[in-house]
Amino acid sequence: RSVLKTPLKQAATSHLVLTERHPDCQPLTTPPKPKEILPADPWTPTSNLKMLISAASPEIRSREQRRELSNNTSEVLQAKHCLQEHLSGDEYEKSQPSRKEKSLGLLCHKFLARYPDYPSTAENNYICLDEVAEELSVERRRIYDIVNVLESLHMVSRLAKNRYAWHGRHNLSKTLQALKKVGEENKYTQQIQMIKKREYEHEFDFDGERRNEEMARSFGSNEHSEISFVELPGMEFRAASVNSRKDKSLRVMSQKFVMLFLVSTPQIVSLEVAAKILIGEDQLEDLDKSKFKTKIRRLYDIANVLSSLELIKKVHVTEERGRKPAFKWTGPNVLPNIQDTKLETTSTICPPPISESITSKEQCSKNLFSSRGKQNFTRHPSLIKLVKSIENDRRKIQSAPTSPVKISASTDQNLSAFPSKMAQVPAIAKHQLEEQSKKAKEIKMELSGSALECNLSSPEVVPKPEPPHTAAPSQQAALPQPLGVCPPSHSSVPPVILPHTHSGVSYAIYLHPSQAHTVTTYSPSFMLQPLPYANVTGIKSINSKVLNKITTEEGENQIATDDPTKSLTAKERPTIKSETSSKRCLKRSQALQENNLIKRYRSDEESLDTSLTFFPSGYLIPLTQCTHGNKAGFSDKEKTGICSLQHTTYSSPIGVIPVTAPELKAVNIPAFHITPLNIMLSPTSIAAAPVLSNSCLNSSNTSSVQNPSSSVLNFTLQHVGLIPAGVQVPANPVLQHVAVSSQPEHVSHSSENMNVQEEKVSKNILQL
DNA sequence: CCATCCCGCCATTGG
DNA sequence: CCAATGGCGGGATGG
Repeated sequence: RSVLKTPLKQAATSHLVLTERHPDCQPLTTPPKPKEILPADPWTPTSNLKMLISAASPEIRSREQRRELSNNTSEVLQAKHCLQEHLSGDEYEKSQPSRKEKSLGLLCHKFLARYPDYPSTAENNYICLDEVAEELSVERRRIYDIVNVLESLHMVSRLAKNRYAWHGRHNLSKTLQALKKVGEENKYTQQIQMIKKREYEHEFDFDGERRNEEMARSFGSNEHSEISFVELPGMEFRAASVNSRKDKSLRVMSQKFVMLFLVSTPQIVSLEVAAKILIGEDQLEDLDKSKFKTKIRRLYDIANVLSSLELIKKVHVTEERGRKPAFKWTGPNVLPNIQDTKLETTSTICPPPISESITSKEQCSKNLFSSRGKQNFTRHPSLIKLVKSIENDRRKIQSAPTSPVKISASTDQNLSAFPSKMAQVPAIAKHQLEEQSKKAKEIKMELSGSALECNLSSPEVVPKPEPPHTAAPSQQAALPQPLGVCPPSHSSVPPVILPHTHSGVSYAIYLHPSQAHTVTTYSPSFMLQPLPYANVTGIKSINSKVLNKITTEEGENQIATDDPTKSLTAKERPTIKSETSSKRCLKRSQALQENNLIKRYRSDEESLDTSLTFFPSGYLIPLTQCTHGNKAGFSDKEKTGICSLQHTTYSSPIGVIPVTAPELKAVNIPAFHITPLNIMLSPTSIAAAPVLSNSCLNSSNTSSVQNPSSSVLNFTLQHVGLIPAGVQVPANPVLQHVAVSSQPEHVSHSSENMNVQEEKVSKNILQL
């Protein structure tokens, strides 16, 4: 049967391709066509689709265009070549499909091309796997791969047997927020750190093995509760039937993978690290060759899909040891979900937001205090997790660790979910931006170079050669710097992260019992953790830049030097020069008023004092929480958390407590966050809020998505004059501008407050 | 040689 | 019980 199938398939495929290709190829072969713009632009994988689907909405079309321009060209190029040859040869049996043409990435593009990024609720948005498989002429198995990762992002949800519902990117920002949160709670940052550290330790060889094991045992392995599947409030589990299979690896793996990006500062994750972490958070360090290999294979699958979604892109991390494949997050940066007013209508029990600022603030403080005083564990997710794990532990004690137990406990928190509307905008805009970036590469390069010099370190990615000793001192030194240096921009994200607990995103985590045993290790682990990390951090910051550089395949550059410290630069760098400039213009004009705010904000961030003043020790986390895995938060810690992922030790009233970044964020941020918010938000935001909500009656999601874009447009228009012409405008200038203005980075720079305001303003405008 | 990752066997699921 | 799902890893492929 396979025989039959194959031929058919090929025929179909080649068919399409050929038709398409002819035209494109010509240009390629012939210099004339390819303008400077897209030197390589060959036919894109999507091109076929485009044509076929051309009927689709403009949105889709534009997206396609963008895509075409920007990326994935490289992959396809090859394919093209093959085809070309064949063509010339004859119509014989044109090319054998060539592996590339069958790649999951391409397939995924095709798949995605069939549905709009932001489907309207009215549409049919149903996906029939059979049909899709057939239409795309692929085996079903492949479709599952795609759908699974899409499902992990809640871009689709299973309805029934052959049925899936398409949600597009509506839930994306919420999902990412939730994932980020979970990732933080799981101390992924630390785990990454650990692995890296271990890695370099190996270099010394000595008996790294032994030591590693110890380490692992002491804290690394402590990994506790395994994450199972993160769900969003709105869409828990559709078909009851579907539910059971909730925790399957690809889905979960995909989520975890994404979490790694969201949690790490450079937002670059190497395959190796990802695999290690994803593998066994339990039994690590048993270099199970085959297992590792398999994991990597899966990761490639996932990465392909994520790449198609333009959430990540492949890069290489170069260390002294050589280059390693890695992926860089190119998706929307997850903003800290701020309490947004209009919440999603989504199910959860979210208290109606009265005045956002006030409400959120109160909640935050309430949580903190209450938990402290009362042991209101329930509130804090991590606590819940702990409890769960313990329970599981008991249950499981006897069961063999390996045996997968089906019993999963789920934790559910009811929190309000917010759609950060703005968040979505950036996402949208981002893609657009990406395109531009290519052109600007060169420029970029220059920038990056300079930027590099400015910032020194790129801590994150690679561990430095230096032994721990150095680390200690360096770390301390490092700390201060990051704080000062680290600008709000990039790092702002973290802060934003804010109060998980009350944060809008609600999610449910299903724990895997098998991992329960880990609990035991828990306490010890946290005690130990701080020290090692600190070392790492310090070292890194110093040498990191030298040590690693990241390169894009195209050789774009080393865009990402990872360093938390110079978040600002880092941010800017990636963006294209033109973008930047335009962006700035926009900012200025748009945000004149905001400027003050921004400044303040920044100053706050930079100068601890401010923040400190606001919330001194008051925000310490209660012991209970500490138990969970971390310690108290402090005034400074915010910064720390923001600037450096690593952990540091802080002194608290209680004594010296080791803090992990994630924790800090959770704790501190709220406070931090809150203060500014109140001040800034109240006026405008509140007033505006009602209006907005009304407009969005139908579906918050939909509205949120669309509104922003349109608002952005308006904005753009207004500022068109301001925007520098440097940027090339392919098809529609407007869009581009929009992209620029709405850029995530931009958003991130500004304080949340600002964002909110902006949004509102824009919305108002839109509303007429 | 090695990084990727296609392919499809075959165990699970769920209906 | 059978079809739908989806682990998993051999081995092909392109650089």
